[in-house]
Amino acid sequence: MNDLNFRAPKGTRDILWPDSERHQRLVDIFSAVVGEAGYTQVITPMFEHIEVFQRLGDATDVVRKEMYDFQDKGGRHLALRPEQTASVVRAFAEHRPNIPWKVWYTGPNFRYERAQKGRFRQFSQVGVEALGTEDPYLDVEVMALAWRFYERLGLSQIKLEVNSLGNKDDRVRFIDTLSQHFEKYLKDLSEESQKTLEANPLRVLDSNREQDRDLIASAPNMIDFLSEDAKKHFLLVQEGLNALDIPFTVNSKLVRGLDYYVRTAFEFVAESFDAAQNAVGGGGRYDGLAEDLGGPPTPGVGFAIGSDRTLLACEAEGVFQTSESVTEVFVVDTTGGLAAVSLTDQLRSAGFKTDRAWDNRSMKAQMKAADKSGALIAVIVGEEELATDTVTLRDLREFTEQMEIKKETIIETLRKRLR
RNA sequence: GUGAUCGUAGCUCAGUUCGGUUAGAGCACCUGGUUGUGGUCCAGGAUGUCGGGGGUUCAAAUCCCCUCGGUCACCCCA
Repeated sequence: MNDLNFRAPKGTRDILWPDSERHQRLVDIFSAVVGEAGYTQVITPMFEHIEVFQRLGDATDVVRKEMYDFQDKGGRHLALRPEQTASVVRAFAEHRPNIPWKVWYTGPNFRYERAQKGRFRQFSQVGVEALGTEDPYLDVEVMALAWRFYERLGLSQIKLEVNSLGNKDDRVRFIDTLSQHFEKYLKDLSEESQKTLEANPLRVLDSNREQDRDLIASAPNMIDFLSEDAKKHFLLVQEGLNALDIPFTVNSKLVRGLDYYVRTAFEFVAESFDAAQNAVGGGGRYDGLAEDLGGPPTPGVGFAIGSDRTLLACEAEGVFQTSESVTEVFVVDTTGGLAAVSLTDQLRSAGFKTDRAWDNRSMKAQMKAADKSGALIAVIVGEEELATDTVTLRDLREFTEQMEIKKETIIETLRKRLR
């Protein structure tokens, strides 16, 4: 086994082909889906002044205990981003682009946590943020984008849950009543939830513990605390989803881990995926955040989708698994290798995915390498071909006869065979 | 941060209960099966500080302690 210091750090991993290709294609598909809706890409730094993330809320574990923070040589207190919404909204506040500002992003985020299935210390997300309007149909657009994205990957066992957390005032009133409810039965609550209650009562609703189940079921319902305004917003969101035939369930217990959400909150759960971490995406509205980050009061809505988890869900459903061969043509050269040098270059320039064997190995070894490469056709150059200015083509996938052709006709011939 | 479980060749694993000859298998890899031809078959070959450190013992992959890492769950979240 390798020396400890030469292993990927705890909670991180190397992603090799073909997984690396799936990650890349996932981003390609995402960018296509959101591009069709007018979202442009924004690339923000992977680290920020720590204050940017602290605006996400002191009660959230993500900033309280999971952040990778450090001092740089200039004495600045920085942190690797644990998510990208804060960075994107910071960028909005800094540059004041025209609204509505509709953007998408991708890239790694960092959280200091214990790894488990679908959870890593460095994990990758794709997401969108749309700032500048309160229109409930924008909430619908955002949710629909995520939905269509899952569809395009081939996923069918994704469940959308939505809730409204109300306006800020509604939230305060609800949290008040909720706290009273739990405090009344404090001794029945699990020890962990008692602690959560102190820090952030809303989150008690998120507890998975058996012991808390009954108390959570009998807890007051957020829906009953919505102001007229928030109620109307929520209804229009649901109408919009219905109009698009996107199935969803209202889950009044759905609370998001990040404190900035108001009104719409939603989560995508992969039902195919038997792990505790089965939320593959989530988001909501964050109308106060731009102001908190030094911008003008601007409403916003967005989501983040976990790439790693989404790919795990794909695996569980058996979709999005294809990984095409990276080679079409394989050059075998038994004359020393120089012929292969120019031939591969020529074929690559003509647009064929071309590879070759190295180290001047035996014909047999080179043919084995050609087969393993997944190539469809081997182009063979031996002493004979070299002398007559020809090459031999051999089909590696069908048992057809091989043929010897003039070297200058090779591109034309390969086009006919492969295109 | 808490708990459970695991760590032997590149990969999947056997061997660990009751310590004892040069630590094994399959896959993958390399060479060959006559002098230029892959995918099947056959023959041969290379490969391990048995995660790391310490201890017990005549003797440790095997027992004990510490540590690092993986996996899963709690927590939290994507």
